[in-house]
Order: sequence, then C-alpha cells, then structure tokens
Amino acid sequence: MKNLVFDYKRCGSCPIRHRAVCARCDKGELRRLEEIKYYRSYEAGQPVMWAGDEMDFVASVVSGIATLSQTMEDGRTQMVGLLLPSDFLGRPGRIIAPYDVTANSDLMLCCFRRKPFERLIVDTPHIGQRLLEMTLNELDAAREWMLILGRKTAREKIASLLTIIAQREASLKQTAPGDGSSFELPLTRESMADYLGLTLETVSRQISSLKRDQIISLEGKRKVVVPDFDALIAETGDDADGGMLV
Amino acid sequence: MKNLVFDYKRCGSCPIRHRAVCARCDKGELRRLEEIKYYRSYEAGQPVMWAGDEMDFVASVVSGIATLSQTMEDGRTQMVGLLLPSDFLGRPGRIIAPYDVTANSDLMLCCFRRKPFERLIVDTPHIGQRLLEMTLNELDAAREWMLILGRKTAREKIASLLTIIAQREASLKQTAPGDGSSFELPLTRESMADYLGLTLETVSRQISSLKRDQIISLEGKRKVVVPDFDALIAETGDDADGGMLV
DNA sequence: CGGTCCAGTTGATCCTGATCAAAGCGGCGG
DNA sequence: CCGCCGCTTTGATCAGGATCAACTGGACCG
Repeated sequence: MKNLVFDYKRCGSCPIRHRAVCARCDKGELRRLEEIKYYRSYEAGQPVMWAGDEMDFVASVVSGIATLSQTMEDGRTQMVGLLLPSDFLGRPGRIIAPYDVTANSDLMLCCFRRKPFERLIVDTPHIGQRLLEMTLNELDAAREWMLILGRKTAREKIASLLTIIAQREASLKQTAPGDGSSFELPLTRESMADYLGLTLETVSRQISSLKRDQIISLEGKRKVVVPDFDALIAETGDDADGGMLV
Repeated sequence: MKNLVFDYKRCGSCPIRHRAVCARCDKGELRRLEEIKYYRSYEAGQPVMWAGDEMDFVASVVSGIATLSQTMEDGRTQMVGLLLPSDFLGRPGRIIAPYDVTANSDLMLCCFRRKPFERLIVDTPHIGQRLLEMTLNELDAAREWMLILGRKTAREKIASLLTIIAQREASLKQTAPGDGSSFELPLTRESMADYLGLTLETVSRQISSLKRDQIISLEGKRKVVVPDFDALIAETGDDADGGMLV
C-alpha cells in the first residue's frame, strides 16, 4: 500500500505510469508494452467480468473504481477487493477469473493482452518481482481486512474503512492524511456494507453516529471531512502506529 | 491450494521436497539451497516470531502446524493464516514480520537464510515465478476466508473450516476427500474460533449441533468422521462445485 | 486414590447488528 | 410542476452469537 513514486522521466511513453511495469523498464520493454496495450472503459455498475470467465488481459486502473466480489447462491455478497487508480487487476498464469469484477463508477482500464504479457514477465524478471511485491501487498491488505471482518464492531469497521480510503486517496496525491483532510467516498452505503460484512442500514446508522460524535462531518452525501485524524484512528480499534499503515 | 506433485527424482537432495524451490531446480541451484538451509523446531504453543520482528529467514513447514495471527490491543485476535506441512512462510523482500507466527503443535521448519535466498530468486526466475504463484494461491484463500468471515453463519463457518481442513489433509496424501473420510482436527476450539471470528463456546455448540444432525461424528475430541461429504459441503452455503475447491 | 489442570460442553441471559417497514431527499424526464 | 426512482436515513422489533457461569471428563502427578 506504500506509495510508489513513479519515475515519470523513464515512463514517459507509458501514458498511465503503470505501477507494475514502468518504473524500471527500458526502451525495448516499454515498446513491447505499447504493442500489447489497449484501453477499455466501463460505465458505473457495468460488469467487467464474472467469476469463471476466461481472462484474456491483465490491466491497470487508470481512473474510477472497480470492485472484486464473491456472491453466494442466496445472494449474500462479500467484497474481496477494491481497486483504485493505479491498482492492478488480473493474474498472470491464471486463465479463469476467480471473482466477479464490477465497475463501481465510470472506469477506465489500461489493458495488456495476457499471453504476450506473460511472455514479457518471463523475459523481464524485474516485472515479475514487481508483481510479487504487489501481490504481497494485496495479501497484507486482505489479512488486515480479515481482522476487520472477524473481530471489529460495526463502528470500528466504519472507522477502519474511512481510514483506509483516506490513506489511499492521500497516497495517490503523494501526501499523508492529516487533520481537516477531506475525501470523496467512492462507495454507496450498500458497497460499504459489502466491504465490511454489514447491512446498509447498519452502515448508515454508524456513519450517523460518527457524525453525531463529531468524528467526521459530511458535505453532501459523499464528501467526508475529518477534523481530527487521530480521533478517527482511535475509533478503528488499532493502535496508533501499527495496523492500518501497511 | 491445488496439490503440487513433487518431483522426487530431481529434488532428491532437498530433504523436504520444498514446494517453492525444488520442482524445477537444477543441480547448482539445489547446491545453493543446501548451503543456506537449516532446520528449526518449536514446541506446541511456542512463538516463532512476533509482528515487528526482523525476519532473517524464509521457511517451509516440514511437519506440524503454524498459524499467523493479528491481535488488537484489547486482546481480540484473528487468525489470518494457517500453515500445514509443505506451506511456505516468509516474504522475500520484506524484513519485518507483519504478523505473529505461532507453533500450534510441535513444528519443524526448513529455513533458508533470507539474504542469500533473495539473491537466489534474482538469479533464478522460475523460483520467483513459483513464489508468485504460491502467493496468488494464498491471496485466493484469504479472499475465500473473507467471505466466510463476513457473510456466513456460525454453522456455515464451522462446516467451511472442516471442509477446508479435510481437503488440505487429503491433498497432502494426494487423494480427494470422500464419504466416510476422517481426519485429525489440528486446532483447539479456541484456535478454530480465532480462525472463524467466533467465540470458542459458539464453536463448541455448532460442532455439537452438526454431530446431533449426523453431518459429522467425533472419535475422541479431535478425530472427525464425515459419513457424507456432500452433506457437509451443503452446510457450508457454497454451491457444490465452486468456492472451496480453490 | 484424590487433586489439579486444561480442553471442552452446556445453560441462562444479554446485546449488537439484522430484519422489516416507512419516510426523506435529490435528480431527472415528461 | 409533478411523479418516479435510486439512495439514504430513521424507527421498531427480532435473533444469532457473545458473555458469564457452572460443570464434565480425561491426563498427569504426588
């Protein structure tokens, strides 16, 4: 989750400053990337792929939000991944999508055709290493998320989610979230509920409660203002320095 | 989680048939592995490392059970990883342990010193690729686990855990779990509770309930017999073929 | 044999978050 | 302007699992 400072000079030819593949790529590698690259856009709510579909590309999120989720037969759903701009989607070496992927807002993907991308990984070990690093980061985030799902109260869950989003939005702008910081909530109440293993009513109530206790305030429905960031972190149940800063 | 058929012939010089590094290693690579390898054993209950410790090795589980877990300040704990024999522990490229690691039964690790192991990865791309594949498997397991934690009832959680353990034990023996199969439960009620985000009382009650409904029976405290495996799977809430078979 | 310890079981009660229901609030098209 | 729709908020009630507490049974030991 730690922010990667993109190497703009060296990555000039890659329009999205792709986290996985640009920072250390030479001219030839960038040319090969350009050759297998194309863009796709999706409207809010549109499915990108269903679990079980064949994946013919891997991709990087240029703008918008995508979610990974699992659904049970009776309709219960759990979000298992949240992809913000610069996040990576797809798994080299896997052909079948393991989860439903949905555009949660208007979404632009920078896609790379899977087969030649896999060849590129084999030829270019540092790309493989970067993918391993990113996958380990995702694994850490997933395990942090497991603690949230398994052991936190509804209020702590909401505070944790707000903290995570604030930190990720800040890291995209290369800053740290501080007092008075504000950010757009890119999720509906229902998506937040699917993220946290709650119902949308409980999400709404807990947000109202945090508002009542002056931990946050809302401008409109979606913009969140955090007057005292440490106060928000205190509500997550984590100790001040550990946990969420992965 | 799919079982890897070890290449015994080529890995003869690696006593543990290490999943990560043996299957495609040549003589020179195996020699380098031997040079940086050593064994460590731990008693049941003994900590292997704490979150925040410096890790000077990566390792493979030879025998016994290890768990990864996170603990909140007030003592609530969530298990985030369960390592059975042949599973891999550690993260090339990371120096600080992200979670507590505990020996949950007598445990034997085959360790590799971290620094030279990382060098070996750089020199030997197929090891890096194998690590990426294993990490993706762990990520899939973590996300399956998130669905369990976030959306399943206590009874479904227990059934899911039993299914997972049955499948992993079976895969170590290169078989598939079937009707009448039985296995050792390697976890106490409390560990099961930490795995599933429940209390140990609830775990005990749900196991009793499954016993009462003839879904399982127990021999002693730890040996579980499953007369009808499909009936157990039906209790997990997953559809028959998807989900758990990752 | 009795005593202690520990993992597990079972019971009674409580509380958090789910469920069911209704109403508020923009935004948008006619 | 109205009516409709999607999203959100709030209220009333319910229930699943947590909590607190007592008890069982086996292993170990003097």
